[in-house]
Amino acid sequence: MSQVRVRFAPSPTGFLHIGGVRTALFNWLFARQQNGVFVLRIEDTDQSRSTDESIQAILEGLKWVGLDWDEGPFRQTERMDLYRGHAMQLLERGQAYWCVCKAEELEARRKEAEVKGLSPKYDGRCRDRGHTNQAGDAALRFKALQEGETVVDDLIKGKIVFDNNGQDDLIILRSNGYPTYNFSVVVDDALMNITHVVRGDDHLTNTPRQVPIFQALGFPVPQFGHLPMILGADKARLSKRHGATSIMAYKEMGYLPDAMVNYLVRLGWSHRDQEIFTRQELIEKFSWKNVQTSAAVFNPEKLLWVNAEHIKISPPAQIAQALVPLLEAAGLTDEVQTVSASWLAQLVVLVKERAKTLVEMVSWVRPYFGQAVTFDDEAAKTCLTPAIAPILGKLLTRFEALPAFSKQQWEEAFKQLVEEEGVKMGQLAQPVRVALTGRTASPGLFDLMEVLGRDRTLFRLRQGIERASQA
RNA sequence: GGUCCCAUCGUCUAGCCUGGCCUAGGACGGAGCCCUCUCAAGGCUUAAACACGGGUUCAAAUCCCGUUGGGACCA
Repeated sequence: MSQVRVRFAPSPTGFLHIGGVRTALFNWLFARQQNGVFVLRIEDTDQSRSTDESIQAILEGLKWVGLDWDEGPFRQTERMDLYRGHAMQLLERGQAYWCVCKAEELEARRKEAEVKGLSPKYDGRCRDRGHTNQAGDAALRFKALQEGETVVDDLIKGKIVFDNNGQDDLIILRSNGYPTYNFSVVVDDALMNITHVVRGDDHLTNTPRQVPIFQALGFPVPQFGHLPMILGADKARLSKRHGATSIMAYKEMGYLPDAMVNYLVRLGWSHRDQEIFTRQELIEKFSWKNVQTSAAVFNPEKLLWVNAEHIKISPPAQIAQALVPLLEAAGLTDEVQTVSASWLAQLVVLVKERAKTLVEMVSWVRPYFGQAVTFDDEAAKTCLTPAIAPILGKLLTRFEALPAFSKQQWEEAFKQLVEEEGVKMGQLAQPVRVALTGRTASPGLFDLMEVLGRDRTLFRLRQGIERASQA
């Protein structure tokens, strides 16, 4: 068995979108599982639409989701000679011919055929005329097979039979000397020794056009696999209209690469009832057999849930690391520098059950930086009342009497006071929570005291008492 | 128009190949309850689907044919 070689071949005509990432992902998973090679090829022959910024965006996106490639990126515009050379080979062997039909003529004949109820394909007028390209404005057409069948045994869809009779004599070199999509793809896939061509469903009908070209060129035909499309909530193909479709937009929104990968693979692939997978698990468990044949609707809510699950299972230190740039962007640059990595990881543990994204996590984590607390006015108003100030004072005294912070001891002291005062737990807990975090919602009181440390806990308690007395 | 693909809860899906274990399972989201110092998380319960019609068979979500509906490509 020869080594598996797969590729991802995007056109650089915009950012890297969700659908592209998923196509890349299936290829990458298969390559990693089979110890194969993942090739990145940029299909930039359409120069009017291709941009360097797009190429950068694609590379950036792939890097962010962690889909590393082994070869490339190759650019088709740097391989023009190869396409032309192979086109000439076909011409020499009589498997291609120059066509001098003009665009307007073709259009007219196509319309005529349509009116007569015939198929609008090229009528083969130049097929056996032996034209040359003297004027330099002829297009080169491939002599398509006219009888028999082209059978594609798709990795995902199974056996598909196409009647060669319906195939057109495709242009492989335009009159401007540029190769067409179907031709450059074949030459590249062949020359790069791609063993498995896995791409979107939209290329399924390109396959019977490409297979005869492989054969005419004398190359082995690779295996094909066609992935179902991703649709928006309206069941239309995913596009800009559906909001965030650039993969980098998800980075901005605080999604984890592992969560994106998990969600995107599960959208069209399954392993019984399992929902959450680590990257390594996906590599091990992936198989074409379990890839879905029908299109799937992209569901942001489930993605959010998957992200939350990954925040829970990822190593806290790793989350902390990913969080740092976001904290800096939120204006906490100085504060972040003064804390240790292990404290940051401890902080992540404190809030990771609550944050579904890193962006949410930033807001959860904010109150734990700095000495003083910033009160939410509404929270302070309802919880830090003059009536509670004396009890908070007693609590402060008892805490101060304890030399070092100990979760059990402080909790004991707290509960004892609650009992003595004859109040409910919540009646004291909420004011303390607001004093310590400035908000009414937070992790467990004693857990957050631990992260805050003795000094800051006492400091903020005093601050809270002050605020309560003034109210 | 031609060719091809697809069809299970609102959504992602299991089951389909190798018919019976399916009074169709799981997950997201929804509803309700529990837990609880708040918010989450978690636990439990619940509503919700085999597109339709024919066949084959003792038996069909599962096999076959057709219909309908979606989609892709070609232009």
